[in-house]
Formats: sequence, structure tokens, C-alpha cells
Amino acid sequence: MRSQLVRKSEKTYHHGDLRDALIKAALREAEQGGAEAISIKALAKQLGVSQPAPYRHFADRDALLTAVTAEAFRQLSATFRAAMTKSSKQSKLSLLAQAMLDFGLRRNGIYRLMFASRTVSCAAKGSELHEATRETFALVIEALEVPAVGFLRERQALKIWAALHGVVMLAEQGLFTGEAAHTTREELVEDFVNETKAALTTAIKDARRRKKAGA
Amino acid sequence: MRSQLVRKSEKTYHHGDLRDALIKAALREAEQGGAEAISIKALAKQLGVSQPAPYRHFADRDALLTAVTAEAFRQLSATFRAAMTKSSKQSKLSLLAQAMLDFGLRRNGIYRLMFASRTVSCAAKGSELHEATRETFALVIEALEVPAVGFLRERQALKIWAALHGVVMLAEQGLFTGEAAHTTREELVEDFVNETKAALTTAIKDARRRKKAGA
DNA sequence: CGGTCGAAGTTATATACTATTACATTCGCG
DNA sequence: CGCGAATGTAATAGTATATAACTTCGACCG
Repeated sequence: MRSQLVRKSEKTYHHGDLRDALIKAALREAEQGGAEAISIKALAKQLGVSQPAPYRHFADRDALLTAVTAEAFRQLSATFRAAMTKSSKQSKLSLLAQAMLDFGLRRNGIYRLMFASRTVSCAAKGSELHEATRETFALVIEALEVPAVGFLRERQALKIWAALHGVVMLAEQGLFTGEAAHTTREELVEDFVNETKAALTTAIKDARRRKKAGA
Repeated sequence: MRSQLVRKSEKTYHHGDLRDALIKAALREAEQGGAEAISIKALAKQLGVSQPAPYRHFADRDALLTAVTAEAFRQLSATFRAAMTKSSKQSKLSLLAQAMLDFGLRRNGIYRLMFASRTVSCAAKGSELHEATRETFALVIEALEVPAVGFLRERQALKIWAALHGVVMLAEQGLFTGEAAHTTREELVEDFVNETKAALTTAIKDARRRKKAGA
């Protein structure tokens, strides 16, 4: 009964897709309890394989966590893309920002896993995880909806990214329920979004002015 | 030899100050590896007591982590106070912001522990940890150097707090070494500080104008 | 076809950590 | 001085990571 749900066929010696199944199951576990909720042993049992089987696919627990984090970033990217393409009166940046906040709060265990930083910062340049985070950040840049204006665009993307991340973290800690309950997370996010827009438009004007003066 | 460094007297049955020693030693461990580096067993060995001894002072590992986190927040508060009282041409807010960034990067394992959020968000209203975080946040409000202007002050404090936290997290992940290496963390922090100041002064002007109109 | 090699899985086991229970020692207070 | 609470110890159960040695299965090659 259990193996029907879990394995492709009834009683195969080989699981067939264990690596992928592990990542998906681990994501499910992390959804609630974060990285600490991911246990190799528990996952193996859940998937109907012996306890050391996962080690055929991941060198150690950290390797699994890294793969899970990469998958989570890809899911965040997908969420961003979905939010930005949905037709709306709101700007792409605003939509992305809301999607970020929503993802961070709804899937807070996973979000915490993603930004546990020990994992992310150790990601090598060409690694799966590194690519996944790069892509997510690229979407933030895209959301700014400005043509190439030198490194200023990257800078504004970094700023809004940092701000959004900060809001999510504080929200998770319940900082909006205490002395500052009257300020909602959404308000704060919208504030940051508007400041970013303002900074961008003035920067673009500046650039045009300089161009004209130079010509 | 070891117990000389570790215990108050040579060979006492009672350690004399185990609770405090545990917190300090745990902080030392977390300095590098974050919360995961804190092991009850290892700490006990380090301090020259038996392995279950710590359980006389903390119900479980989580309770120790909570106490360590509270201590870390008190240290952050002390750092803020020191930074703000040092005479300088810079504003209090700027000094606090720099201190935050510095603390987050230099003591990054501890910083991560502090904002692991599962710990913080579970802190009861009157708990040691809750008080410690409240005090830290109060210093952020103080750094704004504005008189009471309703809840607007709390809101600006929340904003700068979130932004600073975001920058620290991203910095720890090495996001400033990749595609955006030209933007320094310090620049970003200063940006956020200036935006906060600007928002505050216009808000204060607005308030005065309204007052005048009302009178 | 049949053999063999490597990938993927299994059982058994070593090691490390958390936590509990029952017992021992010491401190401090009446 | 003696007794109880606080603090420490020894022994042990339970759970997790990880490795080693063996087994099964499928794919490819002669």
C-alpha cells in the first residue's frame, strides 16, 4: 500500500527515481520545520528504501540540503515569473515584491532553509545552487523594467532584494505583531518598492541630462 | 591544567557557575559555525563537567540556544550604545547602521543564530529573549533622533531595521562579490540611512504643517 | 545469448548527540 | 548539626549520520 504511492512499481529492488524523490520529500518536510526537519533516515523510511540508500545519491546531509535549496530557488523564480506575467495594473516590481513576501510567509520553513546562508555562500561558481540563485536575482533586475543603465540597475536590484528579505525575516519573527502592529508588512514592502521606483526615475533623468550635456 | 582555565577552583564537585559558563562557551562555538556548532556534549567536556550536567540548567538544547540568543542581543545592544555615544560627525543612525553591518559580518555565526527566527518568534512576551530584542529595537528608534511623532517613528525604525538586516544577510551570502561587486555593502547601508533621514524630515515637516493648519 | 561490470540498494555496524533515570555530593539555612 | 534543595555523576535508552561489505539488477559487449 505504501510503496504504491511512493515507488513507481510494486516491488522493484531499484527505486528508479530516488534522487528526485528525496529532494521533493525533503522539500515537503522543510515546509514546516525548516532545514532541521530534514532527516535522511526519516526520508528513507517514507520512500520505502533502506536508511543508507540516500547516500548513493548524496555524499552527506549537506549535499541533500544544497540540492533542496537549489530546487527551492527555482520554485521561487517560477513564482516570480508567474506573478510578473499576470496582467495587472500594478508594476512588475510591485508584483514581484508581493510574491516574495507571500512566498516567504506561506512557505516559511523553506524560505529559512534557502537563506540559511551557510549553504548558499558555500556554493561554487558553476554549481546548480549558484545558477539557481543567479537566475532568481536576474528576475529582480528584470522587474525593475529599466533599460541598461550601467551598474545602477544592479545596485537598485540589490537594494530592493535586501529590503524585501529583511521585511520577510522580521515578519517571520512576529515583529509586526508587537509595538508596530499598525504598520503592515504590505505597507512596508510597498514603501520600499516606491522608493526604488523613485530612485530609478531620477537616476535615469540624471543619465539623460548628462548625456545631453556631453553631446 | 584544563580545569584551571575552566573551573573556578581546582577540583570542586560543583562548578559554581556552570549556567553562565555554558552560555559563554556556546557563544564562542557559535561564533564560527552558528547554532549547529553548539553541542551540549562538547560544551560539557570543554568545561570539565559530565555530559548531562548542563541539563540541570537548561531543559533542553533549545533552552540553551534561547539563552545564548538573548545574550547575543544584549551584546548587540551594547555595541549599538557604544557606537552611538562615540563622538563623531556622523549621525547616530549612521553609526548604528555601520555597527550593525560590522556585527553581522564579523560575528556572522552568532548573527545567524540570533535571527534563526524559530527561536526568536517563539519567545514569550515577558521572556528574557523577548526583552533583549525589545531593547535592541528601542535603540534603533533612539538612533532616529526624532521626538515622538506618533507611530511614524516605529515605522521608520522597522524599515531601516529590515533593510539593514537584509543587507547583512545578502553580504553573508557573498552577493556583493558576484555581479554587483562595484556596489559595496557600506554604500548600500548609507543609502538606506539617507532615505530614512529624508523620509523622517519630510514627515516632520508635514506634521508641523498640519498642526499649523489645524491651529 | 550469456557473462560481467557498474549503479543502486541492503544489512550490519561504528560513532555522535540528546535526553532521562537513579544515585552521589555539596551548599546553605534553620 | 543536620536536612533538604541544588548541582553533579554514572548508566543507559533512543535517534541520527555515516561507512563497510555484501546483493541485486540492468545494460552493454563480445
